Amino acid sequence: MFKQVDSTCKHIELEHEMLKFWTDTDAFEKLRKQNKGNKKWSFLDGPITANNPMGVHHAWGRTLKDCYQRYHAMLGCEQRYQNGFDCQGLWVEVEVEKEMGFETKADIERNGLEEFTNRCKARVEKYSEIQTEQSKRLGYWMDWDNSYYTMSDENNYTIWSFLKKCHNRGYVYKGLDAMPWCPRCETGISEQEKKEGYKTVEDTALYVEFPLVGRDNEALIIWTTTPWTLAANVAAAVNPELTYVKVKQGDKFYYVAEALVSVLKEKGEHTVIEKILGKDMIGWEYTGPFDEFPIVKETFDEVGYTHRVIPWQDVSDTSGVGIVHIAPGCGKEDFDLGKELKLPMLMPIDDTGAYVEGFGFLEGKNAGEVADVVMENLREKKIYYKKERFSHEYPHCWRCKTPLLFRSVDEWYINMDWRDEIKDVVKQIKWIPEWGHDQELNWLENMGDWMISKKRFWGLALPIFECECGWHDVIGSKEELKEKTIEGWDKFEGNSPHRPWVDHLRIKCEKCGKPVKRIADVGNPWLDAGIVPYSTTGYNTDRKYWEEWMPADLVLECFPGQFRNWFYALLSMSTMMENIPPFKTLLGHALVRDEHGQEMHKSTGNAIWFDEAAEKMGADVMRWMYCGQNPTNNMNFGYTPGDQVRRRVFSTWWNVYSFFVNYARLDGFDPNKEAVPYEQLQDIDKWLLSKLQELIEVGHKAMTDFAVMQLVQKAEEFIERLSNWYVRRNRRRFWRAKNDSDVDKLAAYQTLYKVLTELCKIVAPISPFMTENMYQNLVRPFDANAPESIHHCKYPEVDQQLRNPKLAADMDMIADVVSRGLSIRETKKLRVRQPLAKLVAVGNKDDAAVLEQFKSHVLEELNIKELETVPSLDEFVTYTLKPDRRLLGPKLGKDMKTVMDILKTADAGAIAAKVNAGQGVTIEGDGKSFELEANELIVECQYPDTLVVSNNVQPHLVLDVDITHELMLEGLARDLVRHIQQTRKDSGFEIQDHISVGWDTTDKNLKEAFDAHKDYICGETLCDKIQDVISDGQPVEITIGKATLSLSVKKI
RNA sequence: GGGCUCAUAGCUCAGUUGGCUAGAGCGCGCCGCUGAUAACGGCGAGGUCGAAGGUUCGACUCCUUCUGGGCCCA
Repeated sequence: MFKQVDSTCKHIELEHEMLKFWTDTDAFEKLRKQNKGNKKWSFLDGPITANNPMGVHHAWGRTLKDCYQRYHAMLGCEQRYQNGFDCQGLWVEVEVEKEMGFETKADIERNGLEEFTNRCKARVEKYSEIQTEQSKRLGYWMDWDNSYYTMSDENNYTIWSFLKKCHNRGYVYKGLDAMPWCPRCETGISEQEKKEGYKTVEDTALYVEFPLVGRDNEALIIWTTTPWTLAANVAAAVNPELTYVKVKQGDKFYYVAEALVSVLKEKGEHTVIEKILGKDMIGWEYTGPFDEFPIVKETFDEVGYTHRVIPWQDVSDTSGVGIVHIAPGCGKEDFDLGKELKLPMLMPIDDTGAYVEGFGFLEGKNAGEVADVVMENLREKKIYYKKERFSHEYPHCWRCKTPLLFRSVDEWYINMDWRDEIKDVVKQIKWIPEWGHDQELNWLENMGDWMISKKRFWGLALPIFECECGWHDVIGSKEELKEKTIEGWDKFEGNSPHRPWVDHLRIKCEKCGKPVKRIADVGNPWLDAGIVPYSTTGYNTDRKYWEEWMPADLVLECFPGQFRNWFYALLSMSTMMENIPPFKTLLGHALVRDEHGQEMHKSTGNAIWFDEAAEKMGADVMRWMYCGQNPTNNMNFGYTPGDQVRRRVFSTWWNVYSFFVNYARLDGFDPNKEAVPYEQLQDIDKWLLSKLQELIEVGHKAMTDFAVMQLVQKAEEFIERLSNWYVRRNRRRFWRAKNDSDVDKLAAYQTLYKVLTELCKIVAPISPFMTENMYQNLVRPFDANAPESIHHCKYPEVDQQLRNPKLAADMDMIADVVSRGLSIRETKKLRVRQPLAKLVAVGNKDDAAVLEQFKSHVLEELNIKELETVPSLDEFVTYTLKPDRRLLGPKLGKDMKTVMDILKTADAGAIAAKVNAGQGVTIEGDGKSFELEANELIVECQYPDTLVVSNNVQPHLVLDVDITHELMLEGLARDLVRHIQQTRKDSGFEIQDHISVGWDTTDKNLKEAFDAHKDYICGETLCDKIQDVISDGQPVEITIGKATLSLSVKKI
């Protein structure tokens, strides 16, 4: 016996019940056991950063991941179900710093790295647990006790083997990088962080003379807003295309951009002597502002360089003087330009922003505080020109607000000269959407060498040991490390390969023999995530297992950013390791926005928290939305669209389900009863079963193509048709009095039962909760052999026997006829309760047959007494003719226009008659003759307004709108039934309650209607006694048309 | 500057080999149906399919250029 079902679904309650059910029955474990040893399907999970609770944007990807895994489980595939957590990196450090109240890197070191590292680990543990619980709430079935953590020893050591392979090919090297630096926090700032800290500040800008060598009394003028960088000047840049001028002022000659010559004004009169293009100045040598510093001479002499004018396209004449002071050690652009032109580099400051040895009187002074002494010094040297106050946007430390300095620091890189190997691997992968392929190739084409070091604490310990003498080695495994260690193993043993423990180790320099320590840097966190196809599948410990599961069949992640992050790391690491793709298919999805398309932000108040969403709209609804979204486009997520999905999809579906269950209970329907033979089903049953097969086919195709969105769309249509056509049209079959020999009723039950159970299986991967709930009520009590959970079931297969495309097309036509019939009634303002005498359809023999076949549906839906099909209604209509361009275009080519002209003036009636009879026609004009087939012409009809409305679609409809007295009375009777039913409902009576009715009216027609249709009214409303007096109770006042009526309804 | 991507109704979006009058949901207005449905159905207003060229008998669709937005790189 089915359990009774509420008419509305309590989603949230239901979901918690199902979660408990799955836990209580070990549903996931049983699924794994059931599929063990079968064909494998390998999904590789991208690690989620375990640093905060999961957001609704994570839930999108996780839903899709779960959905495709569930589908493949229903195909019987064995899977790994391993979730991943990303653990190491600056974001965790920043949060832990906040927790501990630290402000600088130095605070961390003072307090001790060991505690810091342990706290980072603890934070990861905490949030990975929270995210696990959240994911379970989403319905995500994973092997949660076996998640991988990128901080694990195996993950870190497997990265070491990757770095070793790079080292063996000579790709690991130390280089310089220019980066924004906070001298107070003593740390580099990422570009992302830099963007957060821009402030408008006022600074001193200096104009400085650079005397030209070999040109007496001639000097360039340069302009700088960072006087501290002058000590590191290497070159002066001009734009080769710009015009510069040589200007006489006093007894000196200056060079500035023509457009900016006015900067000289305040220092007195000046005369332009000549004009010169920037490109003609290139190569001029000049005396630097601090050539007396030992480091300058030393650095330049080493490479045989002197200060000179260089070309740079980016120099503009909109500010400054059009000549730019270049210090490659002190600026990003300068650094890049220096690298391009192979300029030497002066690196003036240390971690704290103080000048290093070799910078003369500046040595030990802080870069942020030297503007005045620099100015004074330049003045003494007579190369100071002038200063001005200058307001500009300047980056500051996002944490402590200190102005940032730019400096060049040592970093470690992987030379990426082997990018072509990676590109070959990229080409072997299927990218969804396809442009991902081009995007990744473009990145690989343009990327620079991979900077793998980060001057922080919590992360991969880069296994690079560098000796003072210049020698370095890269360690590839724990074993190699142990073998090469000469000191400190006792302090390291038993710990994870993290700082501080790994910093105690020393190996022997193979060149000079000294003990060598590891570099202090930790690794780029994308190394951590990129290695997982190898580390999580035992590449170094169980090669056979690795071979079984890699490459993965699917990787599914959020697209933006990953082309240069995770995908890049995965691809390059796998190429280096084995020269194979790490996965076969990549599915990318976009970003989650709020329901209006705005980015979600805590500060704007439009952010939606996962936990709240799950408990408010329910995981099934969220999942349905995620699955229905085109993954290429950003998704507009919110409670309004969520409620729409709930109403349109789940509410409709649930109501069909509750309708079925509640009537099946009353009728004692037994699903195990022998099936009614197919031939004895009604056509509408066969139609629905055929529709079901189409849906199953779409299900397989959508899931196989990783395009679940297509299934969602079709399932929504299916549910709509199921409810608003099949159930609506068939409910009287279910209402009929119980009768065991009523085969037609049984057929209806069996059809609806089959459709409901199969539908559950088809969309179980999308909405696992509700489908499980229905399955437990529909299937389990009647089939002892049925799998315990719907998620243990096989995905339905198409039954070709049940497919019937003709029936589908016919039914579509019937639905369309009904729809257009309603449309006619609407334009004539004829309510549907008012019966009408006749509908005439104009159609061919096939149409007539179909209309006859489904006559009852048309009559009932349109409340029409008679349906007639005629071949033609020529006398009522005029015809116009149109060519079917799709067919005639290729046949006629340029003659198309001629034919169209001929058709405009041809005898449309005559041609239409032939065409409607399926005959071809010959038309002539413009001296040519054309043979046209019947199907190549489209006949359109214009109907007189008084009779008919129809959208020029076959079959045309003509509605007889004449209402006789009898029809009018019948219409009133239906109105009366309607009002009595409403009164019953308002009074809270049960469906099966019998009633007595009393009425009172002065309207003649209503009285007559009561008399003429007494039996009908009583039958429809379960009324046993009807009389024209208000007996008892409060009567209800009702208006029908212009008449009024008092009505009393009483339960018997 | 280079790569990718987007531009369709007031809003959010479909529109897959080029083909009849470009659709849906929401919102708005009107009307109707309903004893499974807290639903639903119908009608209406609202579109130079970002712009301009080209290919073609025919372009929302393909090509070129341009404009504007987004992401990435430089």
